[in-house]
Amino acid sequence: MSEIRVRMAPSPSGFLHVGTARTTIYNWLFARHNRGKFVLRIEDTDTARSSREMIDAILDGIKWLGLDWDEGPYYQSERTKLYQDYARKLLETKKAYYCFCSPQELEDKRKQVVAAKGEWKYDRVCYNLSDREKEERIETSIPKAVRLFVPEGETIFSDIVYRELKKENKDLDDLVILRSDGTPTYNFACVVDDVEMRISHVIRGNDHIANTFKQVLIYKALGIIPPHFAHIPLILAKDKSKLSKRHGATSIGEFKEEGFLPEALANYITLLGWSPKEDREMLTIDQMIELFTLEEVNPANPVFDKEKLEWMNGEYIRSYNNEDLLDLIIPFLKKENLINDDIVNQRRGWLIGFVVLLKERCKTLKEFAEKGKYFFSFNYQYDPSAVKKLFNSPAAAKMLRTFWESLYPIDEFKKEKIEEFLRIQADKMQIKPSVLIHLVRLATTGVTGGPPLFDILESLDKEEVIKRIQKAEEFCRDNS
RNA sequence: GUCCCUAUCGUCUAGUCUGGCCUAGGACACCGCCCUUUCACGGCGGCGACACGAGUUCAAAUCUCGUUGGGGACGCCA
Repeated sequence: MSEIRVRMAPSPSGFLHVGTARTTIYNWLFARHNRGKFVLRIEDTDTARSSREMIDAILDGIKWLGLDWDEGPYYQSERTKLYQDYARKLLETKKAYYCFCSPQELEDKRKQVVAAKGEWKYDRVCYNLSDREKEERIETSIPKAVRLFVPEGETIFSDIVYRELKKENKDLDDLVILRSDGTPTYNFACVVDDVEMRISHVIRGNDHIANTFKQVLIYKALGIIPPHFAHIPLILAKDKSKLSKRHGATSIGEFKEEGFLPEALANYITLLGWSPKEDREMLTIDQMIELFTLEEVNPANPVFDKEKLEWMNGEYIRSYNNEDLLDLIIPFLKKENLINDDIVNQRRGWLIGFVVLLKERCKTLKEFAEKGKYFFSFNYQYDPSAVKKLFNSPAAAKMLRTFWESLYPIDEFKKEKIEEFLRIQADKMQIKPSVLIHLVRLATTGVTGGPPLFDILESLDKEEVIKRIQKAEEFCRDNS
Protein backbone atom coordinates (compact mmCIF):
# COMPACT_ATOMS: atom_id res chain seq x y z
CA MET A 1 0.00 0.00 0.00
CA SER A 2 1.25 3.45 -0.82
CA GLU A 3 1.88 6.06 1.80
CA ILE A 4 -1.05 7.30 3.86
CA ARG A 5 -1.31 11.05 3.47
CA VAL A 6 -4.16 13.14 4.81
CA ARG A 7 -4.72 16.83 5.00
CA MET A 8 -6.71 19.41 6.83
CA ALA A 9 -7.72 22.35 4.71
CA PRO A 10 -9.36 25.07 6.77
CA SER A 11 -10.43 28.29 5.18
CA PRO A 12 -9.31 31.25 7.24
CA SER A 13 -12.63 33.05 7.32
CA GLY A 14 -13.16 32.47 11.03
CA PHE A 15 -11.55 31.10 14.19
CA LEU A 16 -10.98 27.40 14.75
CA HIS A 17 -14.46 26.02 15.23
CA VAL A 18 -15.15 22.86 17.26
CA GLY A 19 -16.32 21.13 14.09
CA THR A 20 -13.13 22.01 12.27
CA ALA A 21 -11.17 21.01 15.32
CA ARG A 22 -12.75 17.58 15.34
CA THR A 23 -12.11 17.08 11.65
CA THR A 24 -8.50 18.02 12.34
CA ILE A 25 -8.26 15.53 15.19
CA TYR A 26 -9.73 12.73 13.10
CA ASN A 27 -7.29 13.45 10.29
CA TRP A 28 -4.42 13.61 12.71
CA LEU A 29 -5.41 10.42 14.55
CA PHE A 30 -5.83 8.60 11.26
CA ALA A 31 -2.39 9.74 10.08
CA ARG A 32 -0.71 8.79 13.33
CA HIS A 33 -2.52 5.46 13.55
CA ASN A 34 -1.33 4.55 10.08
CA ARG A 35 2.10 6.11 10.45
CA GLY A 36 1.22 8.44 7.62
CA LYS A 37 1.65 12.14 7.04
CA PHE A 38 -0.65 14.96 8.06
CA VAL A 39 -0.56 17.98 5.78
CA LEU A 40 -1.92 21.41 6.56
CA ARG A 41 -3.23 23.56 3.76
CA ILE A 42 -4.86 26.94 4.01
CA GLU A 43 -7.69 27.43 1.56
CA ASP A 44 -7.48 31.14 1.07
CA THR A 45 -8.48 31.52 -2.56
CA ASP A 46 -11.19 33.88 -1.41
CA THR A 47 -8.79 36.66 -0.58
CA ALA A 48 -11.51 39.07 0.50
CA ARG A 49 -12.47 36.88 3.42
CA SER A 50 -9.05 35.64 4.49
CA SER A 51 -6.75 37.32 6.96
CA ARG A 52 -3.44 36.63 8.61
CA GLU A 53 -5.07 36.99 11.99
CA MET A 54 -7.52 34.18 11.29
CA ILE A 55 -4.78 31.94 9.95
CA ASP A 56 -2.76 32.43 13.13
CA ALA A 57 -5.81 31.79 15.30
CA ILE A 58 -6.41 28.51 13.52
CA LEU A 59 -2.78 27.44 13.72
CA ASP A 60 -2.65 28.34 17.41
CA GLY A 61 -5.83 26.40 18.04
CA ILE A 62 -4.44 23.29 16.41
CA LYS A 63 -1.23 23.54 18.39
CA TRP A 64 -3.09 24.19 21.62
CA LEU A 65 -5.04 20.97 21.14
CA GLY A 66 -1.73 19.15 21.14
CA LEU A 67 -1.73 18.42 17.44
CA ASP A 68 0.97 19.09 14.90
CA TRP A 69 1.46 18.70 11.19
CA ASP A 70 4.15 17.10 9.07
CA GLU A 71 3.95 19.39 6.05
CA GLY A 72 2.76 22.87 5.31
CA PRO A 73 0.97 25.04 5.85
CA TYR A 74 0.58 25.45 2.13
CA TYR A 75 -1.34 28.45 0.89
CA GLN A 76 -3.61 28.09 -2.08
CA SER A 77 -3.33 31.77 -2.85
CA GLU A 78 0.31 31.12 -3.77
CA ARG A 79 -0.45 28.37 -6.20
CA THR A 80 -2.69 30.04 -8.76
CA LYS A 81 -0.54 29.15 -11.76
CA LEU A 82 -0.72 25.47 -10.94
CA TYR A 83 -4.50 25.51 -11.09
CA GLN A 84 -4.40 27.34 -14.39
CA ASP A 85 -2.16 24.65 -15.85
CA TYR A 86 -4.60 21.96 -14.84
CA ALA A 87 -7.51 23.96 -16.24
CA ARG A 88 -5.67 24.34 -19.53
CA LYS A 89 -5.30 20.57 -19.72
CA LEU A 90 -9.03 20.16 -19.34
CA LEU A 91 -9.70 22.79 -21.99
CA GLU A 92 -7.36 21.03 -24.38
CA THR A 93 -9.03 17.67 -23.87
CA LYS A 94 -12.45 19.33 -24.21
CA LYS A 95 -13.44 18.27 -20.71
CA ALA A 96 -13.94 21.92 -19.90
CA TYR A 97 -14.96 25.01 -21.82
CA TYR A 98 -14.93 28.77 -21.60
CA CYS A 99 -18.00 30.52 -20.27
CA PHE A 100 -18.51 34.19 -21.14
CA CYS A 101 -21.69 34.73 -19.18
CA SER A 102 -21.39 37.48 -16.63
CA PRO A 103 -22.39 36.75 -13.04
CA GLN A 104 -25.16 39.31 -13.45
CA GLU A 105 -26.60 37.58 -16.51
CA LEU A 106 -26.56 34.24 -14.76
CA GLU A 107 -28.18 35.64 -11.68
CA ASP A 108 -30.97 37.17 -13.74
CA LYS A 109 -31.60 33.93 -15.57
CA ARG A 110 -31.57 31.96 -12.38
CA LYS A 111 -34.11 34.30 -10.79
CA GLN A 112 -36.41 33.99 -13.77
CA VAL A 113 -36.32 30.22 -13.75
CA VAL A 114 -36.87 30.01 -10.01
CA ALA A 115 -39.73 32.50 -10.24
CA ALA A 116 -41.38 30.22 -12.78
CA LYS A 117 -40.89 27.39 -10.26
CA GLY A 118 -38.39 25.70 -12.50
CA GLU A 119 -35.15 23.97 -11.64
CA TRP A 120 -32.20 26.20 -12.37
CA LYS A 121 -29.27 24.61 -14.06
CA TYR A 122 -26.63 26.28 -16.22
CA ASP A 123 -27.97 26.18 -19.75
CA ARG A 124 -24.65 25.64 -21.53
CA VAL A 125 -25.11 28.58 -23.88
CA CYS A 126 -21.37 29.08 -24.04
CA TYR A 127 -20.72 25.39 -24.62
CA ASN A 128 -23.07 25.56 -27.60
CA LEU A 129 -21.42 28.62 -29.12
CA SER A 130 -19.97 28.09 -32.58
CA ASP A 131 -16.16 28.12 -32.89
CA ARG A 132 -16.32 31.49 -34.61
CA GLU A 133 -18.44 33.00 -31.86
CA LYS A 134 -16.05 31.66 -29.26
CA GLU A 135 -13.03 33.16 -31.00
CA GLU A 136 -14.77 36.44 -31.39
CA ARG A 137 -15.42 36.68 -27.68
CA ILE A 138 -11.94 35.67 -26.80
CA GLU A 139 -10.55 38.35 -29.09
CA THR A 140 -12.75 41.09 -27.70
CA SER A 141 -11.49 39.99 -24.28
CA ILE A 142 -14.84 39.47 -22.67
CA PRO A 143 -14.11 38.07 -19.20
CA LYS A 144 -14.25 34.31 -19.34
CA ALA A 145 -14.53 31.63 -16.71
CA VAL A 146 -13.82 27.94 -17.22
CA ARG A 147 -16.54 25.40 -16.69
CA LEU A 148 -16.27 21.65 -16.35
CA PHE A 149 -18.40 19.75 -18.84
CA VAL A 150 -20.47 17.27 -16.83
CA PRO A 151 -21.24 14.23 -18.99
CA GLU A 152 -24.36 12.10 -18.76
CA GLY A 153 -24.48 9.16 -16.41
CA GLU A 154 -24.03 8.81 -12.71
CA THR A 155 -21.24 9.47 -10.27
CA ILE A 156 -20.49 6.95 -7.59
CA PHE A 157 -17.86 6.82 -4.92
CA SER A 158 -17.24 4.67 -1.92
CA ASP A 159 -17.14 6.46 1.40
CA ILE A 160 -15.47 4.87 4.41
CA VAL A 161 -18.17 6.14 6.76
CA TYR A 162 -21.22 6.26 4.51
CA ARG A 163 -20.49 3.31 2.25
CA GLU A 164 -21.59 3.78 -1.36
CA LEU A 165 -22.78 7.23 -2.39
CA LYS A 166 -24.41 7.83 -5.73
CA LYS A 167 -25.73 10.77 -7.70
CA GLU A 168 -27.26 11.22 -11.12
CA ASN A 169 -25.15 13.60 -13.18
CA LYS A 170 -28.28 15.30 -14.45
CA ASP A 171 -28.70 16.70 -10.95
CA LEU A 172 -25.38 18.47 -11.32
CA ASP A 173 -24.56 21.36 -13.59
CA ASP A 174 -21.39 22.44 -15.31
CA LEU A 175 -19.47 23.97 -12.46
CA VAL A 176 -17.05 26.83 -12.80
CA ILE A 177 -13.52 25.65 -12.05
CA LEU A 178 -11.65 28.84 -12.90
CA ARG A 179 -13.12 32.26 -12.26
CA SER A 180 -12.90 34.99 -14.84
CA ASP A 181 -10.07 36.55 -12.80
CA GLY A 182 -8.06 33.37 -13.22
CA THR A 183 -8.35 32.12 -9.66
CA PRO A 184 -9.64 28.60 -9.02
CA THR A 185 -12.89 27.81 -7.27
CA TYR A 186 -12.90 25.65 -4.19
CA ASN A 187 -13.71 22.32 -5.79
CA PHE A 188 -11.05 22.68 -8.42
CA ALA A 189 -8.27 23.96 -6.18
CA CYS A 190 -9.10 21.21 -3.76
CA VAL A 191 -8.75 18.47 -6.34
CA VAL A 192 -5.57 19.89 -7.84
CA ASP A 193 -3.98 20.25 -4.42
CA ASP A 194 -5.03 16.81 -3.27
CA VAL A 195 -3.50 15.40 -6.42
CA GLU A 196 -0.31 17.44 -6.14
CA MET A 197 0.06 16.65 -2.46
CA ARG A 198 -0.57 12.96 -3.09
CA ILE A 199 -3.38 12.84 -0.57
CA SER A 200 -4.53 9.26 -0.05
CA HIS A 201 -7.55 9.89 2.19
CA VAL A 202 -9.81 12.91 2.26
CA ILE A 203 -11.42 13.19 5.68
CA ARG A 204 -13.86 16.08 6.03
CA GLY A 205 -17.33 17.04 7.25
CA ASN A 206 -20.37 15.46 5.62
CA ASP A 207 -21.46 18.89 4.43
CA HIS A 208 -18.92 18.24 1.68
CA ILE A 209 -20.65 15.15 0.28
CA ALA A 210 -22.31 17.21 -2.43
CA ASN A 211 -18.91 18.67 -3.34
CA THR A 212 -17.36 15.26 -3.52
CA PHE A 213 -19.55 14.25 -6.45
CA LYS A 214 -18.29 17.30 -8.31
CA GLN A 215 -14.73 16.58 -7.34
CA VAL A 216 -14.97 12.97 -8.43
CA LEU A 217 -16.11 14.31 -11.80
CA ILE A 218 -13.04 16.53 -11.94
CA TYR A 219 -10.76 13.58 -11.13
CA LYS A 220 -12.42 11.62 -13.91
CA ALA A 221 -11.97 14.47 -16.40
CA LEU A 222 -8.34 14.68 -15.38
CA GLY A 223 -7.97 10.93 -15.77
CA ILE A 224 -6.79 10.52 -12.20
CA ILE A 225 -8.01 7.93 -9.69
CA PRO A 226 -9.62 9.78 -6.78
CA PRO A 227 -8.39 9.32 -3.20
CA HIS A 228 -10.42 7.51 -0.55
CA PHE A 229 -13.10 9.60 1.05
CA ALA A 230 -14.40 9.61 4.60
CA HIS A 231 -17.11 12.08 5.44
CA ILE A 232 -17.67 12.57 9.10
CA PRO A 233 -20.92 13.65 10.72
CA LEU A 234 -21.51 17.27 11.63
CA ILE A 235 -21.64 18.40 15.26
CA LEU A 236 -25.04 19.85 16.14
CA ALA A 237 -26.14 22.16 18.95
CA LYS A 238 -28.46 21.13 21.76
CA ASP A 239 -31.53 22.11 19.72
CA LYS A 240 -30.18 20.01 16.85
CA SER A 241 -29.55 23.03 14.71
CA LYS A 242 -26.12 23.83 13.36
CA LEU A 243 -23.71 24.75 16.13
CA SER A 244 -23.30 28.51 16.02
CA LYS A 245 -22.38 31.56 17.99
CA ARG A 246 -25.74 31.85 19.68
CA HIS A 247 -25.22 28.50 21.40
CA GLY A 248 -22.28 29.83 23.38
CA ALA A 249 -18.68 28.90 22.92
CA THR A 250 -17.95 27.39 19.53
CA SER A 251 -14.39 28.42 18.85
CA ILE A 252 -11.50 26.60 20.42
CA GLY A 253 -10.13 29.86 21.80
CA GLU A 254 -13.27 30.38 23.82
CA PHE A 255 -12.97 26.98 25.44
CA LYS A 256 -9.41 27.81 26.37
CA GLU A 257 -10.54 31.03 27.99
CA GLU A 258 -13.26 29.26 29.89
CA GLY A 259 -10.63 27.07 31.46
CA PHE A 260 -10.96 23.82 29.54
CA LEU A 261 -7.92 21.62 29.20
CA PRO A 262 -6.87 20.79 25.65
CA GLU A 263 -6.64 17.09 26.39
CA ALA A 264 -10.17 17.08 27.82
CA LEU A 265 -11.57 18.93 24.84
CA ALA A 266 -9.72 16.67 22.41
CA ASN A 267 -10.91 13.58 24.26
CA TYR A 268 -14.52 14.75 24.35
CA ILE A 269 -14.64 15.93 20.76
CA THR A 270 -13.14 12.68 19.51
CA LEU A 271 -15.92 10.79 21.24
CA LEU A 272 -18.55 12.74 19.32
CA GLY A 273 -19.20 10.34 16.52
CA TRP A 274 -16.67 7.73 17.42
CA SER A 275 -16.42 5.17 20.17
CA PRO A 276 -13.53 2.95 21.22
CA LYS A 277 -16.08 0.36 22.42
CA GLU A 278 -15.58 -1.56 25.65
CA ASP A 279 -17.29 1.31 27.47
CA ARG A 280 -14.10 3.30 27.59
CA GLU A 281 -14.22 7.08 27.60
CA MET A 282 -11.19 8.58 29.27
CA LEU A 283 -8.53 8.16 26.63
CA THR A 284 -5.02 9.49 26.34
CA ILE A 285 -3.88 10.73 22.98
CA ASP A 286 -1.77 7.60 22.55
CA GLN A 287 -4.73 5.37 23.27
CA MET A 288 -6.83 7.28 20.76
CA ILE A 289 -4.13 6.88 18.13
CA GLU A 290 -4.02 3.19 18.79
CA LEU A 291 -7.77 2.63 18.73
CA PHE A 292 -9.05 5.11 16.16
CA THR A 293 -10.48 3.83 12.91
CA LEU A 294 -12.64 5.62 10.37
CA GLU A 295 -14.77 2.53 9.80
CA GLU A 296 -16.15 2.90 13.31
CA VAL A 297 -17.25 6.50 12.90
CA ASN A 298 -20.99 6.78 13.45
CA PRO A 299 -22.74 8.29 10.39
CA ALA A 300 -25.41 10.19 12.35
CA ASN A 301 -24.82 13.76 13.48
CA PRO A 302 -24.08 14.06 17.22
CA VAL A 303 -25.18 16.83 19.58
CA PHE A 304 -22.58 18.79 21.46
CA ASP A 305 -23.18 18.39 25.21
CA LYS A 306 -21.23 20.93 27.19
CA GLU A 307 -22.17 19.36 30.51
CA LYS A 308 -20.45 16.18 29.60
CA LEU A 309 -17.40 18.10 28.45
CA GLU A 310 -17.39 19.84 31.83
CA TRP A 311 -17.53 16.53 33.63
CA MET A 312 -14.66 15.23 31.57
CA ASN A 313 -12.65 18.38 32.17
CA GLY A 314 -13.19 17.89 35.91
CA GLU A 315 -11.88 14.37 35.60
CA TYR A 316 -8.73 15.64 33.94
CA ILE A 317 -8.29 18.39 36.52
CA ARG A 318 -8.51 15.87 39.36
CA SER A 319 -6.02 13.59 37.70
CA TYR A 320 -3.41 16.35 37.35
CA ASN A 321 -0.55 16.67 39.82
CA ASN A 322 -0.76 19.79 41.95
CA GLU A 323 2.36 21.50 40.66
CA ASP A 324 1.40 21.33 37.00
CA LEU A 325 -2.18 22.17 37.77
CA LEU A 326 -1.14 25.29 39.65
CA ASP A 327 0.84 26.49 36.65
CA LEU A 328 -2.26 26.12 34.53
CA ILE A 329 -4.41 27.99 37.04
CA ILE A 330 -2.06 30.93 37.65
CA PRO A 331 -3.04 32.79 34.44
CA PHE A 332 -6.68 32.62 35.47
CA LEU A 333 -5.95 33.97 38.95
CA LYS A 334 -3.89 36.77 37.45
CA LYS A 335 -6.58 37.66 35.02
CA GLU A 336 -8.98 38.22 37.89
CA ASN A 337 -6.32 40.26 39.69
CA LEU A 338 -6.29 37.83 42.58
CA ILE A 339 -2.53 37.35 42.52
CA ASN A 340 0.59 38.95 41.09
CA ASP A 341 4.09 37.71 40.31
CA ASP A 342 5.28 38.40 43.87
CA ILE A 343 2.71 36.03 45.30
CA VAL A 344 3.52 33.42 42.68
CA ASN A 345 7.22 33.61 43.52
CA GLN A 346 7.00 33.89 47.28
CA ARG A 347 3.97 31.85 48.22
CA ARG A 348 4.01 28.88 45.89
CA GLY A 349 3.57 26.42 48.74
CA TRP A 350 0.52 28.29 49.91
CA LEU A 351 -0.89 28.33 46.38
CA ILE A 352 -0.41 24.59 46.12
CA GLY A 353 -2.49 24.26 49.27
CA PHE A 354 -5.19 26.32 47.60
CA VAL A 355 -5.13 24.04 44.56
CA VAL A 356 -5.42 20.96 46.75
CA LEU A 357 -8.47 22.38 48.47
CA LEU A 358 -10.31 23.32 45.27
CA LYS A 359 -9.24 20.68 42.83
CA GLU A 360 -12.14 18.35 43.58
CA ARG A 361 -14.61 21.18 43.35
CA CYS A 362 -13.79 22.76 40.00
CA LYS A 363 -14.76 21.58 36.56
CA THR A 364 -12.80 24.28 34.77
CA LEU A 365 -9.60 26.19 35.47
CA LYS A 366 -11.57 29.40 35.54
CA GLU A 367 -13.66 28.11 38.42
CA PHE A 368 -10.58 28.17 40.65
CA ALA A 369 -10.64 31.94 40.33
CA GLU A 370 -14.40 32.12 40.76
CA LYS A 371 -14.98 29.66 43.58
CA GLY A 372 -11.70 30.44 45.29
CA LYS A 373 -11.89 34.21 45.18
CA TYR A 374 -12.15 34.56 48.97
CA PHE A 375 -8.76 32.93 49.46
CA PHE A 376 -7.21 36.03 47.97
CA SER A 377 -9.56 38.83 48.68
CA PHE A 378 -11.98 40.09 51.28
CA ASN A 379 -13.87 41.65 48.46
CA TYR A 380 -16.81 39.25 48.43
CA GLN A 381 -20.52 39.57 49.16
CA TYR A 382 -22.36 37.40 51.64
CA ASP A 383 -24.74 35.05 49.89
CA PRO A 384 -28.15 36.76 50.41
CA SER A 385 -30.16 33.62 51.06
CA ALA A 386 -27.58 32.44 53.58
CA VAL A 387 -27.66 35.84 55.26
CA LYS A 388 -31.39 35.45 55.74
CA LYS A 389 -30.92 32.12 57.44
CA LEU A 390 -27.77 32.68 59.45
CA PHE A 391 -26.93 36.37 59.93
CA ASN A 392 -30.36 37.21 61.25
CA SER A 393 -30.05 37.62 64.99
CA PRO A 394 -28.10 39.35 67.74
CA ALA A 395 -27.41 35.87 69.02
CA ALA A 396 -25.50 35.08 65.83
CA ALA A 397 -23.47 38.23 66.21
CA LYS A 398 -22.66 37.25 69.75
CA MET A 399 -21.54 33.77 68.76
CA LEU A 400 -19.22 35.22 66.13
CA ARG A 401 -17.76 37.62 68.69
CA THR A 402 -17.17 34.90 71.24
CA PHE A 403 -15.43 32.84 68.64
CA TRP A 404 -13.07 35.42 67.25
CA GLU A 405 -12.11 36.51 70.74
CA SER A 406 -11.25 32.93 71.53
CA LEU A 407 -8.86 32.77 68.59
CA TYR A 408 -6.36 35.27 70.00
CA PRO A 409 -4.59 32.84 72.30
CA ILE A 410 -3.91 30.31 69.57
CA ASP A 411 -0.23 30.62 68.80
CA GLU A 412 -0.01 27.84 66.24
CA PHE A 413 -2.82 28.57 63.78
CA LYS A 414 -3.28 25.02 62.51
CA LYS A 415 -6.52 23.40 61.51
CA GLU A 416 -6.54 20.78 64.27
CA LYS A 417 -5.99 23.49 66.87
CA ILE A 418 -8.66 25.77 65.42
CA GLU A 419 -11.16 22.97 65.31
CA GLU A 420 -10.41 22.07 68.90
CA PHE A 421 -11.00 25.66 69.96
CA LEU A 422 -14.19 25.94 67.98
CA ARG A 423 -15.62 22.82 69.54
CA ILE A 424 -14.78 24.07 73.01
CA GLN A 425 -16.51 27.38 72.30
CA ALA A 426 -19.56 25.65 70.87
CA ASP A 427 -19.74 23.50 73.94
CA LYS A 428 -19.57 26.57 76.18
CA MET A 429 -22.33 28.26 74.17
CA GLN A 430 -24.35 25.09 74.38
CA ILE A 431 -24.79 24.87 70.64
CA LYS A 432 -23.87 22.18 68.18
CA PRO A 433 -20.43 22.72 66.62
CA SER A 434 -22.04 22.68 63.18
CA VAL A 435 -24.03 25.81 64.00
CA LEU A 436 -20.90 27.76 64.72
CA ILE A 437 -19.11 26.20 61.77
CA HIS A 438 -21.77 27.39 59.35
CA LEU A 439 -21.68 30.89 60.80
CA VAL A 440 -17.92 31.12 60.58
CA ARG A 441 -17.91 29.73 57.05
CA LEU A 442 -20.31 32.37 55.85
CA ALA A 443 -18.37 35.05 57.71
CA THR A 444 -15.01 34.10 56.25
CA THR A 445 -15.99 33.07 52.74
CA GLY A 446 -19.38 34.61 51.99
CA VAL A 447 -20.79 31.29 50.87
CA THR A 448 -22.17 28.13 52.45
CA GLY A 449 -20.22 25.57 50.49
CA GLY A 450 -16.60 24.84 49.83
CA PRO A 451 -13.55 23.05 51.21
CA PRO A 452 -13.40 21.94 54.87
CA LEU A 453 -13.68 25.08 56.99
CA PHE A 454 -10.62 24.54 59.15
CA ASP A 455 -8.42 24.13 56.09
CA ILE A 456 -9.71 27.45 54.83
CA LEU A 457 -9.10 29.19 58.14
CA GLU A 458 -5.56 27.87 58.37
CA SER A 459 -4.91 28.99 54.83
CA LEU A 460 -6.23 32.49 55.52
CA ASP A 461 -4.25 32.82 58.75
CA LYS A 462 -5.21 34.22 62.11
CA GLU A 463 -5.17 37.97 61.55
CA GLU A 464 -7.25 37.70 58.41
CA VAL A 465 -9.73 35.29 59.96
CA ILE A 466 -10.29 37.52 62.97
CA LYS A 467 -10.71 40.55 60.75
CA ARG A 468 -13.28 38.80 58.59
CA ILE A 469 -15.29 37.50 61.53
CA GLN A 470 -15.25 40.94 63.15
CA LYS A 471 -16.63 42.45 60.01
CA ALA A 472 -19.30 39.77 59.79
CA GLU A 473 -20.23 40.39 63.40
CA GLU A 474 -20.87 44.01 62.56
CA PHE A 475 -22.85 43.11 59.49
CA CYS A 476 -24.87 40.65 61.48
CA ARG A 477 -25.67 43.22 64.13
CA ASP A 478 -26.79 45.78 61.50
CA ASN A 479 -28.86 43.13 59.83
CA SER A 480 -30.82 41.97 62.88
C1' G B 1 -38.57 23.13 -4.39
C1' U B 2 -34.72 19.37 -6.05
C1' C B 3 -30.91 16.13 -4.56
C1' C B 4 -27.95 13.64 -0.73
C1' C B 5 -27.33 11.74 4.29
C1' U B 6 -29.40 10.00 8.88
C1' A B 7 -32.66 7.65 12.96
C1' U B 8 -31.06 2.93 20.18
C1' C B 9 -32.40 6.38 27.04
C1' G B 10 -32.98 14.06 27.44
C1' U B 11 -27.47 13.83 25.45
C1' C B 12 -22.86 10.78 23.80
C1' U B 13 -22.83 5.81 22.66
C1' A B 14 -22.30 -0.35 22.72
C1' G B 15 -25.06 -3.82 20.03
C1' U B 16 -26.68 -3.34 13.42
C1' C B 17 -22.44 -4.98 8.29
C1' U B 18 -21.92 -11.20 10.10
C1' G B 19 -30.54 -11.74 12.47
C1' G B 20 -31.16 -15.68 18.01
C1' C B 21 -26.17 -14.62 23.48
C1' C B 22 -30.66 -7.95 24.15
C1' U B 23 -36.53 -9.01 29.61
C1' A B 24 -30.89 -3.73 25.05
C1' G B 25 -24.89 -2.56 28.19
C1' G B 26 -21.89 1.91 29.64
C1' A B 27 -21.17 7.35 30.30
C1' C B 28 -23.12 12.55 31.17
C1' A B 29 -27.40 14.81 33.28
C1' C B 30 -31.36 13.93 36.82
C1' C B 31 -33.38 11.53 41.54
C1' G B 32 -32.48 8.70 46.21
C1' C B 33 -29.15 6.58 49.93
C1' C B 34 -24.15 6.23 52.20
C1' C B 35 -19.65 9.12 53.50
C1' U B 36 -19.55 14.30 55.66
C1' U B 37 -19.41 20.76 59.46
C1' U B 38 -21.04 22.59 54.11
C1' C B 39 -20.08 22.02 48.89
C1' A B 40 -17.70 18.67 46.14
C1' C B 41 -15.19 13.90 45.33
C1' G B 42 -16.12 8.81 45.98
C1' G B 43 -19.47 4.43 46.70
C1' C B 44 -24.29 2.14 46.05
C1' G B 45 -29.12 2.22 43.85
C1' G B 46 -33.09 4.34 40.67
C1' C B 47 -35.39 6.76 36.38
C1' G B 48 -34.80 6.29 31.21
C1' A B 49 -34.45 4.20 24.44
C1' C B 50 -34.64 0.28 19.71
C1' A B 51 -39.23 7.01 15.76
C1' C B 52 -43.69 4.87 13.28
C1' G B 53 -46.00 1.32 9.73
C1' A B 54 -45.69 -2.77 6.63
C1' G B 55 -42.79 -6.96 4.83
C1' U B 56 -38.93 -11.19 4.95
C1' U B 57 -37.99 -15.08 8.76
C1' C B 58 -39.04 -20.36 13.22
C1' A B 59 -36.74 -15.72 15.12
C1' A B 60 -35.55 -8.53 13.76
C1' A B 61 -32.82 -3.08 17.49
C1' U B 62 -30.23 -5.91 13.69
C1' C B 63 -32.44 -7.34 6.65
C1' U B 64 -36.18 -4.77 2.83
C1' C B 65 -39.75 -0.98 1.60
C1' G B 66 -42.60 3.20 2.98
C1' U B 67 -43.89 7.29 6.38
C1' U B 68 -42.36 10.83 9.75
C1' G B 69 -38.59 13.57 12.28
C1' G B 70 -33.56 15.65 12.02
C1' G B 71 -29.26 17.31 9.20
C1' G B 72 -26.70 18.80 4.80
C1' A B 73 -26.04 20.60 -0.31
C1' C B 74 -27.93 23.20 -4.34
C1' G B 75 -22.43 30.26 -5.78
C1' C B 76 -17.35 32.94 -10.69
C1' C B 77 -17.95 31.13 -1.00
C1' A B 78 -14.99 27.62 1.24
